[in-house]
Amino acid sequence: MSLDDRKLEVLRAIVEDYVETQEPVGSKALVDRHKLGVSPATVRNDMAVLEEEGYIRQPHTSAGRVPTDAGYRLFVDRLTKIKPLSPAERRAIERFMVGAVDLDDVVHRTVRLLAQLTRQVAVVQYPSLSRSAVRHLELVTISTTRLMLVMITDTGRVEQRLVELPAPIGDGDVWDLRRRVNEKLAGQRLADTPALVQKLVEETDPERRGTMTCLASVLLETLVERSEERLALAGTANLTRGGVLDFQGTLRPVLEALEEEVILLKLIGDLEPRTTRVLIGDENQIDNLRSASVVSSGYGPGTTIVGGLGVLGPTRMDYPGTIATVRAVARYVGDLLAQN
Amino acid sequence: MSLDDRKLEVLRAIVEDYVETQEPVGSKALVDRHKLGVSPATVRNDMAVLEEEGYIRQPHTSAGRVPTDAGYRLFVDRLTKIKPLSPAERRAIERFMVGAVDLDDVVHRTVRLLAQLTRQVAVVQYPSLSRSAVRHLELVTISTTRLMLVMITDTGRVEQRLVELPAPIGDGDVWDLRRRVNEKLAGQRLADTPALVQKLVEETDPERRGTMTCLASVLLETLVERSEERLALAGTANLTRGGVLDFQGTLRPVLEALEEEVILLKLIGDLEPRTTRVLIGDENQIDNLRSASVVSSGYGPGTTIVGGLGVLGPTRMDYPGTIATVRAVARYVGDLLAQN
DNA sequence: ACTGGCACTCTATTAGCGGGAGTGCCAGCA
DNA sequence: TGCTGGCACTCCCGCTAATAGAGTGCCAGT
Repeated sequence: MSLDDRKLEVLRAIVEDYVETQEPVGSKALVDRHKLGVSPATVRNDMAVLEEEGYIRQPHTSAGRVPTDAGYRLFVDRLTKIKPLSPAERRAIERFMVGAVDLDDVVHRTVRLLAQLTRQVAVVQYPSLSRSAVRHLELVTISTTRLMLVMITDTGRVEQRLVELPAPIGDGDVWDLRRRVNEKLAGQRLADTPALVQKLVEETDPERRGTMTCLASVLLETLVERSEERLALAGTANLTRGGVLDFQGTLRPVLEALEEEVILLKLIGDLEPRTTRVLIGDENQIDNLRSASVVSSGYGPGTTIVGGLGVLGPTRMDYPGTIATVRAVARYVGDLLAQN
Repeated sequence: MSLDDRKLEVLRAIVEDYVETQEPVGSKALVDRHKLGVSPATVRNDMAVLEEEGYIRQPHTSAGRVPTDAGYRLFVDRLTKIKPLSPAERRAIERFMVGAVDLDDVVHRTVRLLAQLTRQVAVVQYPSLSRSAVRHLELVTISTTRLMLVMITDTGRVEQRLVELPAPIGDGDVWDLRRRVNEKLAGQRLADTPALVQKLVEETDPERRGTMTCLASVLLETLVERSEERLALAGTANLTRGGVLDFQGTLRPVLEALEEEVILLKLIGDLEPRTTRVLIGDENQIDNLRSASVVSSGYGPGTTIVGGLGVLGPTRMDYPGTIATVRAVARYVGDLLAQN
C-alpha cells in the first residue's frame, strides 16, 4: 500500500507536534491541533499504516507515536516547505557579522551566530587550505639556522611553520629563497603545488640544494600533507535544552564526538555546492551520534566551496527552520569572503 | 575549640573517601578504611566539631558527612601531601608532547594532555601578546590599497590584520614602511610599543603621513587594544563522569561558562610565577561555576609567565593529583617554550 | 578522654493501586 | 470502499504506604 496525501499530512503533523512538544503524539491531539478534516479513528488507521511502513513508532503500547529516522527523512525530503527567514533573523545576521576584522573573527562570529540562531551546536570549518591558493610566502629569519615560513592564502588564512636549516644561511640567500619561492608558488592552488615544489628543488644550484630541500619538505608538509583543517565550535550548552531526554540519557558520547576534529570534518565535509545536506540519526555513520542530526552546507565565494559549516542537534529538531538558517548563514559568509 | 591533629586527620579521611566514592561518608566506614585507632563514636564527636566549624556538613539528618568548600580549602592548604607524578604520567607527558611542530600544535597537545591526565576539562591560554615581544613585522601587498600586516612574536604567536590604505602605494614605499616599522619595533615588548608607534607617525614625512597613520592605528589595535587572548579547551566530555551528580543536576551552566572566553581567562589569569592556584567552589566568583573548582598555573620560559593553563572539575576532585599534574605540565610547556 | 549501647531520624526502595491517555478492533453508515 | 463512533484493553505515571538500612546524637560506664 502506498501513502496517499492524507497519510503524508498525518506524518507531517506528527513530526511538527513531536518536535514542538517533545512528547509522543496521539490521534486525538492531532485532529485537535491540525485541521485534518477526519476523525481520530481514521487518523489511527493511517498511523497504523505509517508504522507498518516504518515511519513512526510507539515507545510502548498505548502511547502516542514518535517519528523514526525514516520518518524524519521523508519529512525533510518531501514535506518540508521552505521557511523564509524572519526579518528579525536577517537583521541578526547582519548585526552579528558586521565589523569582523579578520578571518578568525569571521569564523568565530559565524559559529556563535549559528549556535544562537538555531539554538544548537554549531561547527564552522576554516577555509580549507587545499581549496585555497597561495597569495604570498614569507620567510622570516629567526636565527642563522632557523627560518619561519609564513603562508598567506587568498581566503585569508595564515599558516606558519618553523624551518630548521642544515647549515647557517645569510640574508642574501634568504632574499633569494623568498623571491624564488614566491615566483614559483604565488597564485597557485595549493593542490597544484607539490609538483612545483619538486621542480623548485631541482632547479636549485647544488651548494644551496640542502637548504632548499629542507624548506621544501616543510613546505610540502604545510601545503599538503598537514593540510590541517581548523574548526570552530560553539553552543555545546544547547545540548542540554530539553533536559537529557534527547540523546538517550547522557551527553557523554556526543561531547566525546564533538572533541574529535576528524569526526566533525566528516560531518560537514564533502558537500555539494549550493545545497544544504541533512544527515538524520545514524545516517552520519558515527556510533556516538546515533541520536543526533546534522544540517550542513558548504560556503565560499560564488558557487565555489572553500569550507563547510553546520549545526548538530537531536534528531528531533526543527528541520525547516534549521535548514533555512544554515543556508542563509552559509550564503552570507560566502558573500563576505567574495568581498576580499 | 581548636582542631587537634586527629580531627584534621578525620577531615582528610573524609575528603579522600568522599572524593573516591562520591557518597557521604559515615563514622563506621571511616574507621574501617583508615587506621585512626579510635572508635566510631569518637570519630562522631570529632565530626560534630568539624561540622560546627563549617568544614563538613550533612546532606540530610542521618546521612554521612560531606566536605564543604571550606573543608576542601583546609584540606588543600594544610593536609595535602605532595604527590609525585607516577613514572607512567611522566612518560605520558613526554610521549604526548614530543614532535610538536608549532605553537598551535603545542597548545593543542597540551590541552588534550591535561584533559586526559586529569580526566577533567582543560584550558590552555596561548602565550599572551601583552607579555610577548615583537620578533618581526611583515607587510604583504594584497592590492595597491591593501596590505596585510603579519606580526610574529618571540613566543611563536603569529597575528595578522588587513590594512586598508587611504591611497595607492608603491612597492618602494612598502619596503620603506617595512624597514622602518621593524627598526622601531622589533625586539620590543608589546606593552612598550604604543609610544613607539606614536613616534613612528611623527617621524614620517607629510606626504606619507596618511598611510602611516592608517598602519599605525591597525598596529595599535593588533598590538594592544585587541590584545585578543586565545584559548584552547578540551575534555568537556569529562564533565559527565560521575553521572550528573556533580554540578547539581545540570551541566548547562557549566557548559555556558566554558563558552565565555572572558570567564575562562579570569579563571586561569593573574597567576603568580611558580605557583599553582586552586579556586574551590564559589571562590571563583562565577555563579555558573558554584560547584566547580579550578586548578591553574602560569607557564613560560624560566620563571616568567606568558600564559596560563589549568583544569576545571567538580569541587569533589582529587586535588593532590590534579595539582601535581597541572604543575608538571606547566613546567614542561615552559621548558618547551624556553627552547625556542 | 574514649567507648559501647541504644533510641531516633531520615532516605531510598519496593509494592500496590487507581487515573488517564491512547490504542486496536468492530460494526454501522455514506 | 472509506470513514466514524463506540468500546474494551493495555500500559505508563504518579501517589501512598510500608520497610529496611545507614547513620547520627546522647549517655552512662570505664
